[in-house]
Amino acid sequence: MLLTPGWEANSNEPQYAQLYAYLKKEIAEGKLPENTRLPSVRKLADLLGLSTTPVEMAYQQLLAEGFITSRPRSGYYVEHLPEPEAKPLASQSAAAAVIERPLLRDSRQYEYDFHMSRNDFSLFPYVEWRRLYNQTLVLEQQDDLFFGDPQGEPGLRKQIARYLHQYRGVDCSPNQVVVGSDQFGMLSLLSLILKPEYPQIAVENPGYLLFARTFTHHGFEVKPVPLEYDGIDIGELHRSGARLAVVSPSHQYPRGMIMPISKRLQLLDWAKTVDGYILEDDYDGEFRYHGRPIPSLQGLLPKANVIYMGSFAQVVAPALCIWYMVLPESLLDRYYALVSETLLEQSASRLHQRTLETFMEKGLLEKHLRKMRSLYRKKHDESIRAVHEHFGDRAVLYGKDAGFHLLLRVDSPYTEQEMRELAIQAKVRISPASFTWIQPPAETHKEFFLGFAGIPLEKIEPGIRALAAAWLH
Amino acid sequence: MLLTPGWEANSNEPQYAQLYAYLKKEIAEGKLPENTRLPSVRKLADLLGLSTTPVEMAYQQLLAEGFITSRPRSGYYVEHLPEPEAKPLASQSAAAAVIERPLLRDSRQYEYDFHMSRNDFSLFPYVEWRRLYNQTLVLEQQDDLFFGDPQGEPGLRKQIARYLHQYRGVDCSPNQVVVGSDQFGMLSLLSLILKPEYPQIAVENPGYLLFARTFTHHGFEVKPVPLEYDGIDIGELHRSGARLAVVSPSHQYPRGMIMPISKRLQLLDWAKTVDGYILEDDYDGEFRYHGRPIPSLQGLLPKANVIYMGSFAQVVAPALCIWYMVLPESLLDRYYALVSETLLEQSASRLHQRTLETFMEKGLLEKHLRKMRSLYRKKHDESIRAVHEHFGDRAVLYGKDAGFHLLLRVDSPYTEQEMRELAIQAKVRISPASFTWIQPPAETHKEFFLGFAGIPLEKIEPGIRALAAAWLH
DNA sequence: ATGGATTTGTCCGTATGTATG
DNA sequence: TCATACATACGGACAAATCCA
Repeated sequence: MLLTPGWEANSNEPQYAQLYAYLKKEIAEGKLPENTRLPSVRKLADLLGLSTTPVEMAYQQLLAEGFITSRPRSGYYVEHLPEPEAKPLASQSAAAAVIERPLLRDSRQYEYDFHMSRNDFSLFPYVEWRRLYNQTLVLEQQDDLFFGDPQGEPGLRKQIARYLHQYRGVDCSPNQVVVGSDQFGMLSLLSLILKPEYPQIAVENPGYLLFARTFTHHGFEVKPVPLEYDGIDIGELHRSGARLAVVSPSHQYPRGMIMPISKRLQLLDWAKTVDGYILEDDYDGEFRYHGRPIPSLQGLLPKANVIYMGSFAQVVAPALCIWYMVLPESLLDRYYALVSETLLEQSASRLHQRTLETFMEKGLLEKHLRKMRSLYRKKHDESIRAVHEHFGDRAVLYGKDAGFHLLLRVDSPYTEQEMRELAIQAKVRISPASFTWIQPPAETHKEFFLGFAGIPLEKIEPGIRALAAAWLH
Repeated sequence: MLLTPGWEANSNEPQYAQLYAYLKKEIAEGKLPENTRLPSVRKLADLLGLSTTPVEMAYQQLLAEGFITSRPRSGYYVEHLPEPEAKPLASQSAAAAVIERPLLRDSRQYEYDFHMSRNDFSLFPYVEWRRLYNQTLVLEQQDDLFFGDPQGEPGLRKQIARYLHQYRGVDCSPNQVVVGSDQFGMLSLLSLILKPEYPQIAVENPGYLLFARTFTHHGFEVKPVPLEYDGIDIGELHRSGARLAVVSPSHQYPRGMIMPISKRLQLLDWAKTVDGYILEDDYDGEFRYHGRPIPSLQGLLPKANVIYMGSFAQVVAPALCIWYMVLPESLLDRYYALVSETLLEQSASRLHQRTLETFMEKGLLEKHLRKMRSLYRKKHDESIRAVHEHFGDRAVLYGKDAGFHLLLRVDSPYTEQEMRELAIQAKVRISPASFTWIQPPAETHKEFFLGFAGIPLEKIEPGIRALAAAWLH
């Protein structure tokens, strides 16, 4: 059996490995049937002109994987394999059939990119961040390479609590802050905590689809609640029967309205009444361009039934993958129970957490935030100016003075689909807002997201001019 | 009303902010009731000895937050606030009641730390990693700061596919590889994909509790299936009725057995028969100390119904937070559907992904892995030697030759609880294995995890000597 | 049936070429 | 450049199983 030529030739592979592979194949293909006794180590070594070691190593490996058994001082015997000939073992070099993944990101080349959630990284503090990261990753602090606090680094949570208090009026202690790497993960956590007691959740319609979709997938019954001019319809919210609600009070997505204080109090009152919770989505709360930031809903009343959620994606960079939420004290017990039951580990890199902590501690975040706000304000103002100049009274803008996009309602003779194609022809990247409806109304307007954060300042005016030329007639 | 003294004194706060805060407080406390007309901008500015600008800014801010409304050419009027006196607004400096979190990590000081899943970072390639990270984070590659591919960076996925093929015998293309930041997140993803069709899941008993617990929380019915001497009981698996199973074939957790090839084939056959999936947990597959690594179950047969899961936590460091799984092609459609429906973003830092990609590309991972394997082998061998020396025939070791821990079964006159306390008194950190039972059997042995990876080599022998002295009599 | 010779798995010390630092 | 470490391969030693006169 073993004198098959050719297996000794390629000498870059060690002998024992070649012998192992050969025997494995013979057994798998049934050429060496069950209970066959293999030649003894010495015999085979002699036969092959080798020492016993490589033969022994090959046998040991087959033994570890269960192809053969050893009866000491008797011999090695082939094990029983179920249905050997029906199932050839996979060749190591089998070429996997290539399945093409669907196109998830639009990678076409545009001259003017008004995509709604792009960032401008020209002002990113590269030097400082590299320096702080390098200071974090040193031999003397080996522990930072290990698993950290599942809730997030204590020092970072302290900084976040301080920052949120100062910039967003959030009222919390560091042990209410939970750090994570992404929104999906945090929502999964929340789902596991809340689902048993709160199987329904109300969302704004129109609103950020991620919430509706993610909670649906987690088994919640999602109740779309219509917006009024000043935010979610509290009456409808009561009638929905839900005891959970996701809202974006500081700058509603997508329509950009600020929820007035009276409605905020009604909303908090609703949560108390139904003994439920509000999930406050504060994705762009720091970015308000005229006047001070709108303080968060969370800090409006003490012990409010609010879960506050935010991230450093916009303030620093998405690639850090650091998100946070602030849990009300009434949910902490359930959170800790989940952590210990599921052996949950922190998902945001400890190195980045520690780097960010120092970054904040040294006041660099405030400094960077000021620069970014100023840059985005310029782009915001220029966008509005350019729309007025080129669209005149053929367009209305919603959601001004904050965030990273404007909502542009256009009076155009074309359909939305036609407008999309015309924009592409004009090399302008811009998304319609129609997809933000969970339940579309009978009549929709032609509305588009004009994202101004990612596009260079000097391209705003020509981009909008190109859009107006394409759409108006 | 406005001549309240004291509000002008502290001049580090801008005037408009002071005015805004003062008016907000007055309104919230009901001292300025609904529909009260505020003084006009000019009047108030005169009264306070200010220009109109700060007054107007304060009014604009109150307006934006909905405390007041503007009637053009008439004046600003206080809005209706529900139940004002019943709910005082939260003081900005309210001291939140401090809820103590439960002690999740044992932080006592031990002389000998045999905790099962610690790492040794003395050989971490600090210099190389810093260098590669710094090369990744540069102005010229701004895009790396933005959101990346939700599935993981294509370059990294390519490297992972290559690496898994070479080191673990995994047979896949890069588009079957899904990157994530943590195990919980990946399991959440899988749960959403699989739960509708596969509401039950079988787990090894004893086994890694994380799986049982996490899937239970995600609404699965978890079926514990007993182990045989060579791995999960296939007959019981059939009888469980489940069509999903989590197994660790290369090095079972916690008992360390290697699933032999015949059982592997039976297991794959089971998956085909019930048209289900095996989740292969390969948490330490790279670390085999004598002989070659055991190839993965995933690559044993072409197109096997196996989801393979691994991470860089052990090979590089947990703090990177980079995990991966390899999906069978039959699940790719469902995965992509979920990604686009829930607007899923990648949770592992793009900067770390890119750094790791280069790290692998340059062959540094292989190099580092060799070093780590060698280091851990020394500790592994020394642990076995020391146990033989100090325990003699009073202890048996399971799960040798691989991974990061040994299972130590001790013949001791003490109960498990007494042994735990004796270990602590001897300044030894060691965990019992009893908690790995999902359903504990009638009779359990006194078994402990002897984690050897994290403890310094020279502390192994004295640590085990101390243990033997404490436990034996 | 038996005792000695042989065969066998297993263990161990050593040598060599290559890669590493 | 040189010293070291490592994977691989070699040959021998031991004791138990097997075989045979």
